[in-house]
Amino acid sequence: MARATTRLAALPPNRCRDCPLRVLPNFVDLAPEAVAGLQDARVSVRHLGAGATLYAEGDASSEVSTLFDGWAFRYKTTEDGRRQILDFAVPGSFFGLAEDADGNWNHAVEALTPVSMCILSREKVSLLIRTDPAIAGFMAGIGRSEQAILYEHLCNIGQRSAVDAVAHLLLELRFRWCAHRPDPGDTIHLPLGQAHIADALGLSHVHANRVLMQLKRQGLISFSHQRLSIPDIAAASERYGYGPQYIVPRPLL
Amino acid sequence: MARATTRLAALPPNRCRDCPLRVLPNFVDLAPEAVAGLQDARVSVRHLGAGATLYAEGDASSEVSTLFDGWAFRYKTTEDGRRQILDFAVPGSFFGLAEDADGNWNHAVEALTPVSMCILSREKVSLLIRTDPAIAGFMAGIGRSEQAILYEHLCNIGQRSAVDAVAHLLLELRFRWCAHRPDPGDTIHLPLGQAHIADALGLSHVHANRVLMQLKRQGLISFSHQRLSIPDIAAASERYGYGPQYIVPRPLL
DNA sequence: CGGCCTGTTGAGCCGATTCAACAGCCGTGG
DNA sequence: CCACGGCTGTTGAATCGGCTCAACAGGCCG
Repeated sequence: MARATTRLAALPPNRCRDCPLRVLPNFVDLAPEAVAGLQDARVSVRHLGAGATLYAEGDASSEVSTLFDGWAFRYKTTEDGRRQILDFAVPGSFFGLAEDADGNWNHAVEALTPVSMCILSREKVSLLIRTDPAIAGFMAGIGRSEQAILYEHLCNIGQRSAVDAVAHLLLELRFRWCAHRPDPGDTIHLPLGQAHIADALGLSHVHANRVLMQLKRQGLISFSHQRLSIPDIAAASERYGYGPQYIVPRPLL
Repeated sequence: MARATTRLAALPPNRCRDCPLRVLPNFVDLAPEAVAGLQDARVSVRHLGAGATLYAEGDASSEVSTLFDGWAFRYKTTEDGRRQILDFAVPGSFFGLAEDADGNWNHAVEALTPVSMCILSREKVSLLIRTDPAIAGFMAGIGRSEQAILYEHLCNIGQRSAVDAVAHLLLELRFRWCAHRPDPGDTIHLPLGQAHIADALGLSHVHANRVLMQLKRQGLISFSHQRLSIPDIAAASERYGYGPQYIVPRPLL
């Protein structure tokens, strides 16, 4: 299923302490000693093409990892084969707090672009959690920041109209993506298809298309050919009732 | 809004190490030294009636707490005044990993029955997280177990039909409630109204009613007058595609 | 007794779905 | 080189699940 890598994802440095993500403002940073512990737990770097499965539902859970570059998404498949996208992952996202009762992955992760990941030994990270309060506290903080986003997704799917929900999702993704780079202006590259938006919000892909057309007609948000354009973010947030307060600075493992 | 307390919730013991929850099988337990640290962070016990607001959205976040007895639920209110129930809380549930960008509560919590809570100093717990890996690891574990439940709720709302979603929710609540007591037989007391089910699943309360009637007619699950009856859990799980693997033993703070 | 809250039922409507056809793009293979 | 199939996106038509509005029943409390 993994297509050939057309564009290479950036490679992380060999030493965690040189990680360029670590200095970005939306990440809470880790004490140098804790970074050294992490470095020790680090196993390898992995590079996968767009469409690749990073983790499958039910996989044995022998490693954890951090997304260094690229986009991915988490999803679950229901009994009848439908797909619910749970969240989108951006650089800095952590994969590993997701074991079910049998110790396996409770959801799957798939790459949207070529990605590079820093792989860590689950065993060593578990040990760090038990011995290094900085690391353990980070895990808690990661859980907390992801939870806030999940809460918002629940509101999106449960309570909002399809138009508002799509607008919220696109605004959220813009905020989260731009949190770790200088303001890129009106338009960003957002490597999703309409089917991803549909599956994230519980809509049919046909209806997701109609909603996107409607948003474009309303003039505040347009998304096509993987280009998300929001010329006036304040106006769009106002119009669709969006507020980004729930996005908190995340610990970067 | 808080009605008078008609039935008293049970009171926790003065010493955390004597906590009767701590010995129940679905809780991961804490080392005695860590329990001693918790004891030190403990401020008081609070007792509230059914309908009381434990925490309001936007409240300053100066304490954290554990639900010792009773039922409660977490919710968010959307811009247009609708309510999304995020999760239900049972004894052992933790309140406190929910700060928004301003450090305030990002959701509200309301009691369904009389409740008693063990209140802890946020400051002291934060310190414990930074110094005691056992406590910090517990926080991470709490986040992880709650996240698994949220994932399932997303699937419920996003992908499943109303009938399946209600069935899943009721089965989940039965599993979670019965995880910490001896098997109570076919019928349990579930202190929800139909409006709670509706708001948890993004349904109108009229439709929630019709779905409950339909479930009763199908003969496997019935819920009325706060009595949930599932005579044959295996058959109901099979019929509605439910599996409880995502419910993992939770750390009890 | 009357008010209020929860639950129940009917009627009509609307948002979203399904099914279907088609257009454009891209990569593959003849 | 063009022909083809596959994938994503677009649009129309018909259908349906769930919503809104509305009326009413029962229980509980003042």
